[in-house]
Amino acid sequence: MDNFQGDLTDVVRGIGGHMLSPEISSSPNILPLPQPSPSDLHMNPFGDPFVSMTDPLLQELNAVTNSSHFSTAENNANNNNRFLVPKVVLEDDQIKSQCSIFPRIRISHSNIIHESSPCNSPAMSAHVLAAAAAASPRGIINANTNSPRNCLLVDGNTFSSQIQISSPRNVGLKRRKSQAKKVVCIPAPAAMNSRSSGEVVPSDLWAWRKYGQKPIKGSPFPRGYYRCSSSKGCSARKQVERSRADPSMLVITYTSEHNHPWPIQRNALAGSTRSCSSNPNSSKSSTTTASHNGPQSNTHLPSSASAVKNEQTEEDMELENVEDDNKVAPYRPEIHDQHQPDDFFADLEELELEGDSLSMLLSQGCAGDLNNETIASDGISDFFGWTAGNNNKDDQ
DNA sequence: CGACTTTGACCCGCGC
DNA sequence: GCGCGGGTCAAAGTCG
Repeated sequence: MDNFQGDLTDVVRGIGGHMLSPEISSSPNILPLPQPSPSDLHMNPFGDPFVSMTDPLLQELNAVTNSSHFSTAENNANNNNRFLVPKVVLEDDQIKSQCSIFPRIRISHSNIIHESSPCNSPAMSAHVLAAAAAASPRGIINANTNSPRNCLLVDGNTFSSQIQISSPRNVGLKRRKSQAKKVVCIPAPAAMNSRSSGEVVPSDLWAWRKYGQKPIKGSPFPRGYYRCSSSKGCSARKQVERSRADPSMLVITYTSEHNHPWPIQRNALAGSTRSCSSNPNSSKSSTTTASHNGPQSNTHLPSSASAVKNEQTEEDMELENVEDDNKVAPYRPEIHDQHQPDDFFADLEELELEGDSLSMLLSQGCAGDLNNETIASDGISDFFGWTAGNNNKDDQ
């Protein structure tokens, strides 16, 4: 059995001790999760992964679930959109948690997390949302923002709106049935991220290497197959495809577990430097890894506000002038990876101010029905670090 | 040179 | 057992 590391499965695991109900724990699709230790829950997200194997996202989520700013809410089972009350509700397992960082997260009885108010930590909130969604017994997270200010902008990308994560049990995947899977549906910034194949490839903190692509019956969009390249022996995989129901949505399916610690430094990841050529439209440029793993990259979250803002300005301009040409809001390792979370948050706030217009442009409603099986997230796309096509656009 | 993407072929699970 | 469709492999080519 693989070591539990990373991705949404990690999220589940990390939260598992707090959130997973017996029902979930016993699910054949979800591996039993060890109870996280207190140190795991509170360590620096970028602390020594060997000290704590907990995924930073999980830690954030754990922080959320333990924060005093949240309290159990009632009557939320049917709310699909906004919750103005800064509380987190985990009804299925009667978990009452609080978070000072993500005062708007809510997990409903149906396992839907709603986000409706400005968050001090956009990026991390998205992390948390995703994590929470993954951890949610039925795996649904829905984070909505109805205000431009709620559009979280990170590194030129919108980080807002809706997140839905489905649990493995709802996934239609039949093969490799013994594998735990998590499905995430996020808005695909097609105009920004489309590759030559039309595929949009989000990235996360792990390094991923594409090993295949297949046309999927019934869908005009191909499915890309990625495996973790952070460690040779890692069995973690993910599939990326556009939703056939809503091409603007990107469906990411995470499979298996990382068997290695959460990468501290991006440049330590295998093969992460393949980034786009000077031509942002280059079909060769790509993906998840590349975006994070520039030569200078470290793994830390973004915090260089000025740099980000500059980038955003460029992005904004480009967005206005270019559509559907493989443009991608680049993940900028030099920006994302150099700073401490605190700085990151502060910078993000600045970022938000400057990024409102872009956020408006980029934010997409995922309001469409996702059958409670997928995750819709504007913001998470940023979190995952959209990279396809132009992750190194700044190289131009 | 190493790591990446692309892509056709092969493998495997499932339904008929 | 066969066919379909999804998932993986691996060679070839690209890029920094």
